[in-house]
Amino acid sequence: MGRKKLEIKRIEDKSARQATFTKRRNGLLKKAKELSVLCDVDVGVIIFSTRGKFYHYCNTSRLSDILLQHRSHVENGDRTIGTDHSRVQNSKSPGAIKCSDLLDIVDKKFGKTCVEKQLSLTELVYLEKQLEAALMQIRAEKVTLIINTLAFSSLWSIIFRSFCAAAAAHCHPLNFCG
Amino acid sequence: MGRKKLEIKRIEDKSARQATFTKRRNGLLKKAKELSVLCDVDVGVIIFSTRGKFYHYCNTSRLSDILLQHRSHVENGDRTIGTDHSRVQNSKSPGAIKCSDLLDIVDKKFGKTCVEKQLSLTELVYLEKQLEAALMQIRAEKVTLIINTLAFSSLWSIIFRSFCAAAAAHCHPLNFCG
DNA sequence: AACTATTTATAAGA
DNA sequence: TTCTTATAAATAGTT
Repeated sequence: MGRKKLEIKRIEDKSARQATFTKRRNGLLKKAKELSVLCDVDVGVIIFSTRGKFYHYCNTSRLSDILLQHRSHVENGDRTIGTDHSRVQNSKSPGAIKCSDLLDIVDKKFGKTCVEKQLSLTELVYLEKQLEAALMQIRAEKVTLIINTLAFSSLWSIIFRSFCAAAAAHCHPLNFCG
Repeated sequence: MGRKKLEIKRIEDKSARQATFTKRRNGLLKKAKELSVLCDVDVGVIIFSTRGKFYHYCNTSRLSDILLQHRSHVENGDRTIGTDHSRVQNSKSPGAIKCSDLLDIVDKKFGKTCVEKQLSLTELVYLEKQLEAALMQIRAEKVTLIINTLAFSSLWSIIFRSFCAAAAAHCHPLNFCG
């Protein structure tokens, strides 16, 4: 769907790959949403970029509520867990630095000019703070991944329960579900 | 993308909804696969139809080595963790069921004949074992995600150390690395 | 971040 | 249902 037909294999050019990733990621998430709305079905999409950034769509609000709630919980150092998740998502607090932002900074500082360029004390302290913030975000993301995986394993328990329900019609349920 | 512009809201006509579901489901899974190949990222898609039928796509090949190693580690009650992962990968041991295999079985049992078909005790016990194996796999995957995330956070410590090394050339290192 | 030539997906119809 | 086709939508390469 573009100027030329694109062969479906890894795009070797880094910037082209990044551009395509952004476009197609948005496209995939949009299509997931449309499918769930049009056909009234449950859809979940998860995408991990190579930098470890995590994108997802999930139309079962329960799961995303838990995810967002937990993330804000970690970011704010506990206590007030509000229900207004959009506010948390859009906040521009100093601690809410994105990994991608940080990586851009690292790229700029340690890109091709790594050897020549000297860092000032101010720059170092600034970067140190950003690294600390990033570490917090990484830890929060780790917890998110764990929660996500637990949610997936509870998906299996849903399937398992449906087996049990089917079995209950013909066999003693305790044999399978007890 | 059709004869008319379609408003994104639940399609009320049942057969039209089913037709759209089939087309868009295939489209979404195709696009997920393309994204993962073109951009070399990990993508997962899960879809539950209203009938409870389950469709999915997931490219976890990069993690499969670690997963299989971990699983064999758990299965064999520890000790010899070989480095020949390909051997483990190709083994046909009873516990080495793939998620996709299991899902095929689930599809066959609970597809369109969900209501009519009765499951025998033997079938149920067999499926129960397979579900247990799948649960083990899911748990192993959880551990992998944790490991993966920890690896990512130690990546930051490497970056941080490289900052320190750069700083050491001009400033007292203890100010930044102590 | 926008643009636009093309390809791709798909809504409706056969 | 499966195939066809007109049209909408996505997006590759470009700026």
